[in-house]
Formats: sequence, C-alpha cells, structure tokens
Amino acid sequence: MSAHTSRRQRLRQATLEEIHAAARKLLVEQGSAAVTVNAVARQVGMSGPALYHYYTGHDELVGAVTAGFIRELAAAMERARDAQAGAPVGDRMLAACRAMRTWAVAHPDEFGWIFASPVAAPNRRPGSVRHEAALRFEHVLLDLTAELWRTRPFPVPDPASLPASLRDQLTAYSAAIEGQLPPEAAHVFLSCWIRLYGLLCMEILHQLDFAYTDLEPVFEECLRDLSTTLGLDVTAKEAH
Amino acid sequence: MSAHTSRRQRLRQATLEEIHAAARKLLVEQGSAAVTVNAVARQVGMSGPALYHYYTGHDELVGAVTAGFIRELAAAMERARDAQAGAPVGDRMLAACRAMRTWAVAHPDEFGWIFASPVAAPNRRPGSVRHEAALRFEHVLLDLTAELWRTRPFPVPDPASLPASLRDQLTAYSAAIEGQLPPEAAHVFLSCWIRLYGLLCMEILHQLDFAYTDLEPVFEECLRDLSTTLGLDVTAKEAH
DNA sequence: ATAGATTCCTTAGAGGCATTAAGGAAACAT
DNA sequence: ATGTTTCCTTAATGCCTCTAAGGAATCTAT
Repeated sequence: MSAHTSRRQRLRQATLEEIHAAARKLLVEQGSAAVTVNAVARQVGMSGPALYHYYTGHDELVGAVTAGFIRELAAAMERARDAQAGAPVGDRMLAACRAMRTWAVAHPDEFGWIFASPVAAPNRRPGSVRHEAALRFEHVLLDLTAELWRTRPFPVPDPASLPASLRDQLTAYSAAIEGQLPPEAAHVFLSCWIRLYGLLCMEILHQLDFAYTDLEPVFEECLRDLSTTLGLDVTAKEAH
Repeated sequence: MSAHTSRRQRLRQATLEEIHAAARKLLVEQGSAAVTVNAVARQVGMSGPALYHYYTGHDELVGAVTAGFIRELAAAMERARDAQAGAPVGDRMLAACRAMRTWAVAHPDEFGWIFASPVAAPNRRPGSVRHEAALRFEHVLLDLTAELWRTRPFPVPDPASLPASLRDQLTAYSAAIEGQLPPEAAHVFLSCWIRLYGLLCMEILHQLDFAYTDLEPVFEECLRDLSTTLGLDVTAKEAH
C-alpha cells in the first residue's frame, strides 16, 4: 500500500505499537494516573527519556494512544455496520449503535479516556481542527443518518419553529458536514447523538451507578426511542 | 446553631475556607492539574506539608473541594426553586433545572470537576456510601418529581412492559429512595435525569463543540420535552 | 500562673515524574 | 570507510506527594 517502508521505519512502527500497548496496559491495570512517560518507558524496556524520540512529551503520547482507542471504537462500529451490508439502513444503524456500547462496556477505561481527552473534545476556536480519529468516529453514524435521510427521509421540525440562534448554528453545522443533512435534519441527528452518546458516557463514567447496575435495557429503550424519532419502525413495517 | 465553637475551631474553619478558595482559584485560573497540595499551600501562605494537618492527602483535598462545589450547585438549585415558592411544582422544577445549567455555565471548571470526581460517581460496591453532597444534589429534582407524582401523577409505562432486569433495578432504586416514587415513576424520573444531566455534561465538557456554540436553545428544547413527558404543559392549561 | 498536652507550622528528606542536555553506539548511505 | 542519522543511555533540574522530626504558640487543668 504505502511506499517502500525501510527496515528502520518498520522497527520504529513496531516500537510505537509496543508503546501503545504498554500505555494501554498501565491504563487498564492501574488507572489513568499510572500512564506516565517513565512508567510506559519502563514497561517497554527502555529508560525514561528514550520515549521522547517517539513523542514530544506526555500530552502527545496520551493523545496518540487516545486516538488509537477512538479508531478502534470506530472500527468496531464500522465492522458491525458492514456485517449487515444489504440490510435496511435502520438495521445497520442499530448494529453500529449497539457495537458502540458493546465496545464501551468491554473497554470502560479506554472509553473513559476518550471522553476525558481533549482529542475528542476540542474544536472550540475556529482555528482548531477536529482530530482525524474523532471525525471518523462521528461520521459512522452521521453517514448512516445521511443515507437514511436520502432514501427515506425522517420527520423534521419546521425550521421556522426553531429559535433563530439555533437555526444559525444548525446552518453552520450543515455546511460543516458539506450539506449531507439540511439544518432541520441535522437537528434531529444531533438530538439523537446527544441522547445516545450522553447515555453511554454517563453509564461508563459511573454517573448512573446510584440507580442502575446494568444499563443494557435502558440503552435498548433509548434505541427504540431513536428508532421512532427516525421513523425506523415504520420502515420495517412498510418494507413488507 | 452548633455547640460552643472554640476559638481554635473557628480559626481552623477559616483556614479550611481559605484552602478551598485557593484550590478553586488554581483550578479556575490554571486548570485542574495546577491544584496540587504544594501549590494550594503556597497560595494560602503556608508551606507544603502543613496542609496535611487539614487533609490526609491530595485525594481528600480534591474530594472536599469538589463536595463544596456540589453543595454550591445544589444550593443554587434550591434557591431558584424556593424563589418560586407557591408556584406549581412544574414551575419550581423548571426553575431548578435552569439554575443547574446557569451554575454550570457560570462555573464550567467546577462543574467539570464534579463530573470527573469520584465524589459524584462512586457507589459501585454495596459498601460504599453516596456522598452527602451528591445526595443533596440528586434530591433537589427527585423531591420535586416526587411532589409532582403525589399531586398530579404523570403518565408512566406499564410495569409489565418493562424487561424483568430493568424492573428489578427500578424496584431496588424505588426502595433506596424510600418509596418516594414507585418503580415505574422512578423510571420516568431517571429518564428525565439522564437526558437533562447528560446534555449538560456533554455541553460543559465540550463534547458538543463540534456542532454547537451555544446550547441554551437546545437545553430549553430538552426542558420542553421533559415538560411533556411529565405532563407539565397540561398542568399549566388545566390550572386555569 | 504554670506545667503538660494539643495544635499548627516549619525544615529535611525520600522517591517519583516531566523534561532537557550531552554523549555513545549501532545502522545506514555514499 | 566514513560521515550522518537514529536510538538509546546517563546526568541533572525542578516539580510533586508524602513522612519524619522538632519548634513555637495555644489551650487545659491544676
């Protein structure tokens, strides 16, 4: 695929992977505070400052590891989606959503890191660019929603009924995703995203432990809600 | 109010408040990583180890400061609620919800700490007890919902329609809140809580910056949704 | 009032972490 | 083979958490 990879580059790549694995091991086994430059270096068998030949510092190391997690999560969702290739968009969408929770539940520390990390969050200032991994993650469900919108549009609110400030923001976002969804449809997509991702974050970050021990049925109920919002139930029945 | 407070106790109390203020200042001005035992001590004008006479270590300091934030947030919500004393439950509830967001937006760093901190989260193991401050925070909306339930019950799902595992969890939670709400009503309350608190957390923790710059209208829309779920609109019309 | 106990604070480490600096050895390219 | 690049090492600085040991101020009880 890529151009000629020299022996040096291959070795470097292997070391990078070893570093990521070591950082992940420390995270999972001893918590996020244990992921220090020194500890990671020790784990891979080199001493301290050597790691600075791979990353400029602690922050960049953490960012790279986190980006890897996001890619893994996105890949899991894509795999689940593609396993349903040929099925109606709604089914592929539900498969991707369930894969998201399955991955998060299986890797809570990693998911927590994704949420806490600035890799997933930034984008405040106009200048800052969203990370490639975060974009890929976001686009799994966005693309499915856009496909749904094209093939079987879901109900949207009347733009005139939305507050002006919200309409402007939605118009900007609609442009940012290259018009894949018009503002009103983007609003529905974002509402769904907020409920789904919000629920998952609260579950994984233990904000709901005071009431629940197992959120699987709550998540499924949320999915049913979203299915209604997106008209997926109708699809299933009409499909006959 | 409390029994005789000696001069010593008053001084200690003043120092504790100074410590909290210093920690908060560091948090707001330089981020959470700047809140170290040494830096806080320096800020209050004593040197390092002196702080260990007030807290057993960094974790306890952070926990105490966070608990203070939670209390302040809960107090803001209670104040907003009580400012509407005499008004219908629904109005008091909306006031409390808006106060929650207002506080969070005004104090994003503090709110972020609340969310990230184990003070708000724990309760995993049977043994661990929920922190007094977290309980008080939770109870502001819980109590209002319970009052609403008593005076003007909102629609609830048929318990038989819920998955058994969910029903059991809700029954346990209903018992944990001393039957203030039956399981089905607790389910509605928790759904509302998840949507409201989840949205706020995602906003404050910058998980929605990729699409929105101002979430006030989104929050208001969420409140309208919840009002419908809880039958508050009906209340307003019938009240005439 | 005064002697003992308590409380608050200090300085002195030990041990860890992030990071920079300086240099050695191996691998590569010419 | 020779010079360059790459990878790694050992100092060394300055921060952090936290323990230990002791001094001074304050309170208690006689």
